[in-house]
Amino acid sequence: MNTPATIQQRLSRLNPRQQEAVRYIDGPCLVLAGAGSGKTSVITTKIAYLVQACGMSARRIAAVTFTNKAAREMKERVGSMLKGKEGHGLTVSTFHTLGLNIIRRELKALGYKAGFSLFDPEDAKALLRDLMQKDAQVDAEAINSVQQQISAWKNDLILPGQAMSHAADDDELFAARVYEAYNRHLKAYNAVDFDDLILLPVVLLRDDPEALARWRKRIHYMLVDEYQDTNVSQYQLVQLLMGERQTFTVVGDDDQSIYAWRGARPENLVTLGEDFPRLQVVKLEQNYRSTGTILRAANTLISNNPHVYEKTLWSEMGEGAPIRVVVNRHEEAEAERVASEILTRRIKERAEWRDFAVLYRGNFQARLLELKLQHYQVPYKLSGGTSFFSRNEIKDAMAYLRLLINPADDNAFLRIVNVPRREIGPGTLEKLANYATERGISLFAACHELGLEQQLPVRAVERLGRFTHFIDGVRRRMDQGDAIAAIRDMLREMDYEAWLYQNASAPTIAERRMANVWILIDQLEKSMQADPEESSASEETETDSVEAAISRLVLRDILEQQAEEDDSDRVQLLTMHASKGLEFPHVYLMGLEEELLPHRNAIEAGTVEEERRLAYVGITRARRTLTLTLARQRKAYGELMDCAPSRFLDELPAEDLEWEGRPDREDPEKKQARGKDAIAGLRSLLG
DNA sequence: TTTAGGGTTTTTTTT
DNA sequence: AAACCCTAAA
Repeated sequence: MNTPATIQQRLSRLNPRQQEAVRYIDGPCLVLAGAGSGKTSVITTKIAYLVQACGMSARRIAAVTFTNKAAREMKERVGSMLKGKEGHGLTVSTFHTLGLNIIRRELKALGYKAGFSLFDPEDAKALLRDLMQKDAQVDAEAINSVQQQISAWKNDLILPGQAMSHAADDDELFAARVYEAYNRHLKAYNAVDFDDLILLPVVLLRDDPEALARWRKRIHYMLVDEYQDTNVSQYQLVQLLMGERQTFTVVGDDDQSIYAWRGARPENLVTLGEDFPRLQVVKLEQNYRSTGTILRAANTLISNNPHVYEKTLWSEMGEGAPIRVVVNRHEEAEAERVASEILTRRIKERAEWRDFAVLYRGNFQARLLELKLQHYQVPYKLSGGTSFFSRNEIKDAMAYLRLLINPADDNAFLRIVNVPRREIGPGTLEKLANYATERGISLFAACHELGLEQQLPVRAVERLGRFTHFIDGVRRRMDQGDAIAAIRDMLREMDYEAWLYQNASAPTIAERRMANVWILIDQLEKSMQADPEESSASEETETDSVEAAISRLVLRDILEQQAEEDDSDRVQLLTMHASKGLEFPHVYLMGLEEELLPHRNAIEAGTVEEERRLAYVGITRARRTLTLTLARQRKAYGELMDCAPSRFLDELPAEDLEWEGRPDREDPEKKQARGKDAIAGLRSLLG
């Protein structure tokens, strides 16, 4: 079977709008894709089309998604369409990973040295704390707000100079000064932060014509998923890379824009038409996912928001069951209800665990539910929460790795210099830091300096010396032999395991943590062996594969959540944010209450529209049935609060809702009495 | 330098 | 209610 035939077959399975979106390749293309309208099919088919029907090399194509999970899935789907070498060199990644790769290849042009580090938000905060301490008042709140401000600036492509000249008030000016110092220090540490992964490539491509030419030569066609979530910097990156060619496809849905709070600019959808007059706009309005009832609810809800591009989703999936609204006495009853119902419905509907998903606004809402699911022995998968890379043991291990490949990584140094205990406390470190700053060298280097003995007691110098000697020894062994073995030996020698046992509340927890560390090292080993095509594309001779592997692993693991190859059959627990792009036969939406689903802060900030879109995203995840739950009372900050039903419930078509325990109108006295009963009931329940 | 205890704050969402 | 931070004592 020759390839054009296959791609023709694939095309013929798409509807006319989808085909149009795939076939239009000569200029900029915007696909307005409603929820469940098969946008992923369009993107993946288009990639296959570009390669198989248009003869474009996969190397020249970059597809960008929003989450690593989406990137993985897309890669998989494209992989099954392309045969053999066809897909070789194709880039499917998040914006951040794409940026990381650009930085890695352009280190010299950017003025960075090999083995640079990526600061996660925690590292960045530590640095900010340091910088701000020099000036006056520093509480955690001030640091947070400056960190947010800097991140917002970076997302908006505003550099320190501009931030300073445009500062509206003293606070902003202060933040701008910190921003400038922060960037300077990052550079000195040979480090970049999350937002730099986009910002640095943009600045580079904007200011360096040669680098720009290199990348325009490399990437000829771009596809961007979830375009409504792009921020200013990300949009710039796309614009710069595509240049005059204007060959790109972006797919988005303004109704699913739920990340404005972190700099996303849904209006990029509109701007696009102004920036690219040739823009071809294709609307996808047929939904292949949900029942008519569910879709009608979603449409009705979202019609309360203003729209630039009007669209109405329709479906041929049949009416389906009504939407149930279950009112519970309190949050515990709500969790209990959801857990027990999934237990019985699995049998009744002959469904599998994985067919059920429970969505909620905040991660904390999963706590109670977890308890109940455990009680009924329902297997579940909690996503979000603490990811693999943010676990302390992994961060410790990674800090050791970072320090091994980059002794100037002060953050890594600070993290593990006293882990496990080496009797090196804040006092010693402060003096060491002073000395290092004075001399303009790294903390690690400072430990080797003789002048240190004037600043510190002999005992402290000895302890530091013991530590650096230990690290130097490991490095020597890595250089001259089996690097992985040297790392494993290091972990055993310092008895990291004992430290874990000492710190864990239960032995099983320590065991698990140690296992995580070994998994990390295994991944490192694998990464060294595999050494995929990525490096072959770069000209640099990566002779030192250990260093390369470590930096790959360290960088990647900060970016990527553990690849949970989770095909196991479990109920999915997710925030509504995390649920975007996914679908499930049976969906529960929990906590449909004022102050929770339109979140309190959102109500205050006047961003209820985004909350409505969030609810819209939640609703449109459901294929067959949708259950909304709420509680009349909920504990917040250790206090029992009365909750009102979410305004969004009033915005759904009443005839499609089936209420259970609807709070009907009643006189205030009765209501009060019932309130007291509920409190009494809750007290006895909670002990 | 470590630890225990008291006092405070916390819940939005995440690459 | 639980996590977190800071301070004061060992």
